[in-house]
Amino acid sequence: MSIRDVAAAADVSYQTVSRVINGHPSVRTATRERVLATIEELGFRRSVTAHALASGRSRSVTVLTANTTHYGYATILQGIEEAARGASYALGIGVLETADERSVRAEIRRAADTGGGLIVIAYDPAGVRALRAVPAGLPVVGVVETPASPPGADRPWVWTDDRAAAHEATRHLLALGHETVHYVPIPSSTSGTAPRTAGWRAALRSAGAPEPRRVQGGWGPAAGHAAGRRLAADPAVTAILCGNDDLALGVIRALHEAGRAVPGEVSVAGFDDAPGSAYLTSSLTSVRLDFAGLGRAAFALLHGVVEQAAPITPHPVSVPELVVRESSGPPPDAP
Amino acid sequence: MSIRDVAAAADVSYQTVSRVINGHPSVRTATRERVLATIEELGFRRSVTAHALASGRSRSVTVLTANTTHYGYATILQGIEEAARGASYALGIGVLETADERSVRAEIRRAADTGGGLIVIAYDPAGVRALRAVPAGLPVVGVVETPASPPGADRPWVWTDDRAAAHEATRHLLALGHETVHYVPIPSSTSGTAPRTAGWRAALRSAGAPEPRRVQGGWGPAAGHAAGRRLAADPAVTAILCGNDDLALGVIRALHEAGRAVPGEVSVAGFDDAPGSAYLTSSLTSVRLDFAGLGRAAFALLHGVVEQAAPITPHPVSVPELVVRESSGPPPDAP
DNA sequence: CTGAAAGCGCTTACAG
DNA sequence: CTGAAAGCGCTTACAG
Repeated sequence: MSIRDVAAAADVSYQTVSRVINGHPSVRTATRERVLATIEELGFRRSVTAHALASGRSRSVTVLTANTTHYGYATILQGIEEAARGASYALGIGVLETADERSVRAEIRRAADTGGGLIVIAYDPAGVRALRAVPAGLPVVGVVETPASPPGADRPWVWTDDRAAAHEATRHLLALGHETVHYVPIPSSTSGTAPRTAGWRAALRSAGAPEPRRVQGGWGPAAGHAAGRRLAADPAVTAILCGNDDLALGVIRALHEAGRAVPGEVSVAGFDDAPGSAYLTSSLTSVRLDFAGLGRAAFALLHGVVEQAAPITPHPVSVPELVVRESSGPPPDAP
Repeated sequence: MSIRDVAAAADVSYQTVSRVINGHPSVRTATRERVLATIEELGFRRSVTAHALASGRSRSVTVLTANTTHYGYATILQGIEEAARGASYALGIGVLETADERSVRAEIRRAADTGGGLIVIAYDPAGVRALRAVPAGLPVVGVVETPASPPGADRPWVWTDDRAAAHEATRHLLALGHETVHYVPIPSSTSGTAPRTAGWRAALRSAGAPEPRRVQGGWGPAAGHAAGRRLAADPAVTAILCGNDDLALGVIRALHEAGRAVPGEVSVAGFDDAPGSAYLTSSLTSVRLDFAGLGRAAFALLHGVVEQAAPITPHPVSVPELVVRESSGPPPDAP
């Protein structure tokens, strides 16, 4: 069924039907209502394909991401979907399987083929590379780590201030009396210093705490476990900050296996406040980041870019909040 | 840039370009190569929109699901994405916010508007309702719980045998010497008996174990925690099977708070084998389900339906595997 | 093996 | 306020 069928049934030309479904003002009220009634009656739905081809606009957004299952990524996706659905935008997903330049470009092409806007999650090398490689002219929004310097208005980016969050978590542990805080990082997205690392380091420095040797990190509990084993072997370690809650899970497990009590002997704090973290034994002190809000903000920004409505300002979306639970406490030798 | 530009540059008609990009056989090799070279040189990409409009086919699939972040859902999604990308299909997502009939139908319409196939994850009332409400003629594949009876060939469904999995997990606990096994269910998707519940019950029955009173379940750790508190209060409880690992997390936490040791006093087993489960303290005995494989199978089936190639047979995708870890052991009074 | 015509279902100026 | 024409970039028969 096409607008011609509707036109015939409503006894108008198909252009008038087009005007009605596009909310064009210059249609007599009586005509509009007749057409609307006919559309309802016939169950007509405009072909999004034909609309996209004829108009050159597509009301769709594709998310480019290296991962769809990790808590942060999945929740950003959820926020984007929510906002997209609210705006009647179709949502597509393209996964960046590797950070390889060729395959990243291939994924961008595939995403661009859909004709809609792009949201790139740039938390890892693949995402960072993708965000850089998007050709000019394509509407794109980046979900990024805290930038080192404020990005220009030509960079529609959103982020949560994870540098400040790492700073706060580190300060929390130091304030409990720990001499210093070890850090198990998530993989850095670029060659520079990751914001979480930077925040942790800054907090140590301003407290005059010595900066411990770097630890090898990762994304999941297995990496946390490996890091935890090494840290557990060092009796001087009394406080560990982890780049995410999955790492913290593995670290706590390793400490437990080594017979070191949490938080009695070692305090642990995570990052993200994943849904399970409050139910771990011991429940995990963590920094809550509003990933869903971040996703919604990313879509809102893209929507602004595409419809050229609002002026675009890159901005942090929310202030992360430290949630103190059982896993952090004073060091063993505290008074 | 269109096929006309390519045609002009290659000095052929645009129909010939169309033939070349569609792999039509009747093109002279020399012509084909010239056109291909021109396409490469100009960086031409066929408009998917125009292709879809003209051909009526769209090489895309939309996943309809009530959730995108829970481990099972997210991993199925990941499997579908992988397979779709491999087949050069675009992947869309539509979330069923409520199980309300009106909004479910609205989501189906939105998904159908894209012109591609549908995969519906029917693990919950919203998904089940959506799968039922898809109008005939639309290519659709269902990812379902183990069906009570084998579905007909007109129902392209995939599933893992979670009934057998629940049976096996229950038998494992009984074999350790427990008198019976309590079950904390995930919400059932329909009014009938859920397959996990059925498998658990069948195992109890065939072992002659008494069936305990039903426990209120849910999806997340909070629900597990609530259920766990109630179960912890009953000293007769020595073994608990949970409908997923998140529930188990909450249950273990509640047992811990009540001072009941796992597995010393109470054994706990989960379902899904989520990535963190092996790193919990105690590490969780769980049933591993191949959700990614399920997603890939769902896409393969849809691909078959859309291209009308393979004959469609609904089928279970893989055999779940029980992973025994620390959280399950003999009951306290065992010899 | 290759070209000319019609059409997919819309939108976008252009008339009136 | 409403209609007739051209076009978006392809595909699908139909000729030759």
